[in-house]
Amino acid sequence: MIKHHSSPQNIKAAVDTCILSIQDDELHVLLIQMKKQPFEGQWALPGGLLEEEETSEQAASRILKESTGLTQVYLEQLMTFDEPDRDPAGRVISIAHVALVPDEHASLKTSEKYLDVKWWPVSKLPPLAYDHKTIVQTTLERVKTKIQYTNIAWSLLAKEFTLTELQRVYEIVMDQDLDKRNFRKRINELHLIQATGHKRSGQAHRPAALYRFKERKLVYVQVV
Amino acid sequence: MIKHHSSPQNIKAAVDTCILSIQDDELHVLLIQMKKQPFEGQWALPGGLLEEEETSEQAASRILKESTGLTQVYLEQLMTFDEPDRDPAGRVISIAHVALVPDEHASLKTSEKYLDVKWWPVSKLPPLAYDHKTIVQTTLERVKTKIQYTNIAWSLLAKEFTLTELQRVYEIVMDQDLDKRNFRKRINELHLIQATGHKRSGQAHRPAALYRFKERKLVYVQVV
DNA sequence: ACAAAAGTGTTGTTACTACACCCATGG
DNA sequence: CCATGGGTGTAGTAACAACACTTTTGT
Repeated sequence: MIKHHSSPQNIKAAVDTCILSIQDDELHVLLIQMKKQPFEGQWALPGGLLEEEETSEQAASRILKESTGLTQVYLEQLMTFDEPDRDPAGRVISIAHVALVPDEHASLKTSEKYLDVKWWPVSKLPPLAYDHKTIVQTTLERVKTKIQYTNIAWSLLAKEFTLTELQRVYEIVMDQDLDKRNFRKRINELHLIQATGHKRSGQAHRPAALYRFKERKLVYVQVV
Repeated sequence: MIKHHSSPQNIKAAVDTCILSIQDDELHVLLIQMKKQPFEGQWALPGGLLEEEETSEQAASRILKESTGLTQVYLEQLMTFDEPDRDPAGRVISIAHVALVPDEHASLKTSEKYLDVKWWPVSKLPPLAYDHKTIVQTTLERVKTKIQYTNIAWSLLAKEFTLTELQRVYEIVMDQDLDKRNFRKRINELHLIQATGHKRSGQAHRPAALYRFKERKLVYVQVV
């Protein structure tokens, strides 16, 4: 029920996007370094005000494209952060989103909107503006639980990957080692992936078979 | 990152609250019948615009108090619904919340804001205004999964309850029958509840022992 | 005495965990 | 031929599912 008679509401709606990727065997978050006063030099999640005719998901998608150039990635709404004093410049609520992107596409788009755009390992984040530290923490919890009962691991991998790479995605996100044989047995039972017939050679050891996900969209399955 | 230079944003932020309760052995949602044109007579979730100095959770709590008189209940943010055309009167995003209330407190507060306020069984809902049907569905999914890995069942029960009543909460929310002995064994192992020493007598059968939850706040445990 | 729900254990089956060696390649 | 990660099976254990009768009360 909406009150249409109330005095004009002075609240703005923004979207912040927490973009995660695995690089160098570690989870990384994409952060931008702010240009605008009084936040100049501070690191923050990429975001922006919601525009009149877009959904928050479209806004998150737009922000993702602006900062990474990526378009087809996993994206979901996280939650809305709405503490009245979260932005010192006025009342702004943030409809936070999570994006998961594969390493191969993790190149960054330079932009004149920001001083810098950079991947940061989640274990060594700089101080963040606003309540963005909370948003990152909430994102990590969400992804950690969701990787256990869905196939979202596809979103962090290239189209073709080895079983060891897949296992590392789980281990890195869950921050927990897994048994190689048990993991492979489980993955095999679930029929989520299929062998491509290709092999990854060129390294000084036996080449690994390459696999792909049958579906690169959200499927609910108990993996771990 | 917020753009502070943009032209004034014409988006309003509202909060809708999906209040659930178990009555007559079935899940019910609290709906209000709208007074205002052009929605007169339509049923909807109770809600209202977010006020300047309150969080969305405080707004949900306020709405809950207005429609039921309840103050101390389980409340959590569901998600934000932000389709541009979800409200024909203008751009209004809804930060939807879920509230779970026990049957004993499910009496309703009359209000001059609405034509009527009523509990509806989730299996027989009337047509709902806006996107409120989606909000109710999303709520039901959330509660159904969350009751399986937390102790939120406490929020749907009176302070004292029998084991059969507790089991029925799980069965009704999950829409699935459970085995009595296995359920009791599991509940017993988890140490979530304790016997009060009281008994529920007055019925034409053996009186059931009454229990209470040790903690009436969110605890993560795999129950089912 | 009868109806109605409360209360209570065991057993077979399935799923999970722990664990070690050979293989294929590049250098 | 050596170093490196790839690839594979089994056995013991723990968790889960299925199942039926006795007890206590009110009428």
